[in-house]
Amino acid sequence: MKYSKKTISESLPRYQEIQNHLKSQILSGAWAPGTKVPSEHELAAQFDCARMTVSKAIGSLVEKGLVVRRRRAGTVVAAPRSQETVLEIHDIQAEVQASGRRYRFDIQARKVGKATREEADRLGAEIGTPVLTISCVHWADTVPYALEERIINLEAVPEAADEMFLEVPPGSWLLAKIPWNEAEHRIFAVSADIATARILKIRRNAACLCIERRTRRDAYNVTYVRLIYPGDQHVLVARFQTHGNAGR
Amino acid sequence: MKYSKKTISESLPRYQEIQNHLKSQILSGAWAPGTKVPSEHELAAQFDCARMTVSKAIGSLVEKGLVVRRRRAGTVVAAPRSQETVLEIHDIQAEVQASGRRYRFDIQARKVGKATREEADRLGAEIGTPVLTISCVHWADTVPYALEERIINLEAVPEAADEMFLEVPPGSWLLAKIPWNEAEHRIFAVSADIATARILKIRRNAACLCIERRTRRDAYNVTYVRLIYPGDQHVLVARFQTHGNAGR
DNA sequence: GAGTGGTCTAGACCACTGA
DNA sequence: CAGTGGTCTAGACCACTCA
Repeated sequence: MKYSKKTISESLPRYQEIQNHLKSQILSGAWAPGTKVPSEHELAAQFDCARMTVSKAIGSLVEKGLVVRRRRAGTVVAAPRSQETVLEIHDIQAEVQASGRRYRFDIQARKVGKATREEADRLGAEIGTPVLTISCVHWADTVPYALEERIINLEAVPEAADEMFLEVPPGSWLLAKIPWNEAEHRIFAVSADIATARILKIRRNAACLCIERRTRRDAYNVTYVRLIYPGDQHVLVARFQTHGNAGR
Repeated sequence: MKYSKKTISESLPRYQEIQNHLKSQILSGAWAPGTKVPSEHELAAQFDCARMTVSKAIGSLVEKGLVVRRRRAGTVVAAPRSQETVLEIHDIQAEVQASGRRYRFDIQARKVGKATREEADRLGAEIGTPVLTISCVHWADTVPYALEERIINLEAVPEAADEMFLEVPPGSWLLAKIPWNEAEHRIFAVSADIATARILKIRRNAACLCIERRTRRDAYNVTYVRLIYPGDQHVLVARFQTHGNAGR
């Protein structure tokens, strides 16, 4: 049979139909974890299509962690495992503007120097590495939105030494400047110390959400940043669909 | 040319070679965001393979968010955008035991009733829905690790009404009982109120990390849980590789 | 209208592995 | 060693969209 798309009322691609069929069996619980999925040949016959179309459908399910493929053993339904969620950490400017408020930022301090022990530790570099340290407040209308403390590795981004960040905040500047390929976030709660409380205009010891991010490029640490959001007003949202992940 | 795998010293699939080539151009910055990627036909000619092989390579890059495909316009390098990270929310028991401490839990309160306005709101159900509310403390050795406040929708899980959670903590029990397929997390900082402080044995107003999770099954809200971790001792870690995401 | 990606076919050979 | 998935081909038709 030559390829001819079903033009009659059908719009979903063939491989998605197959995928949906398998998905519904799995998510409904009809196929418990460990159940063997029909072989690709069987499915191809069943859906009257080429095996490659089936393969594409299953390949996508593998990425979603719904099934596991093994040669000879066939494809089996995966066991739901750790609860993995996708967390989007947005650009602060976009975040503020998305909430309908005016964005402004404010460089409090900016210093080129050699990394102290603590700075080197945070950045993940040698003591004495040339660094640019920046302290910056992000505003939403007239309310402090977040306090940013950043360390930039000047060995990785030498041009940062001459950048004054008058127009573009350091985060956005860096993002546009150097493509990074790995980031690690640490999220926790802290009580505001006196200095932080003053800058963010909050009570001393008020609970703050703190996000630390270390950004790497090919195992080369580019920048460390610590964002402190005042009070309980900042909420990170993470969503997760389908179900747990088995392959990793 | 018939298909014949290069058996000589080659091991990488063809489509991955192509993918790696494109990836390196993008991640190195040689192809800036917005740069047009050669058309699939061109790449097929260049790599001497079928267009579908190229298509598979590019399809994978789309999922990684490195490129965007548009008909007629062609494929272009995506702009790194929101920083999406994968956050693993572990089972508390596993978390405690992984840190080498002994795990124990402790049901403080357990009540079957009809959802109050606030409970209905949190769970995302109608007022008056039959619910089981549970308050539970998780311990690591002799230190309070987290306070769990949970609301279970008894319409979704009627058998929970008879469960006393003597052996298995509510979270694990539910996970094993009902397959869920959607979860939403909210993460923020709170100051401990008096009751919380007493239970967790911390200072009043101490900063706590709060994780709220609403779990759904087919748009049916199954359970709401609020986990409060004392002080700044609990850290969520999220990692992210390759780079930002544009398509979504 | 022409060029792009989106999808599909009906085969094929290969590598791996469980029976 | 036989069956499974992994990969690939050399076409094809379609839908979309930009020039």
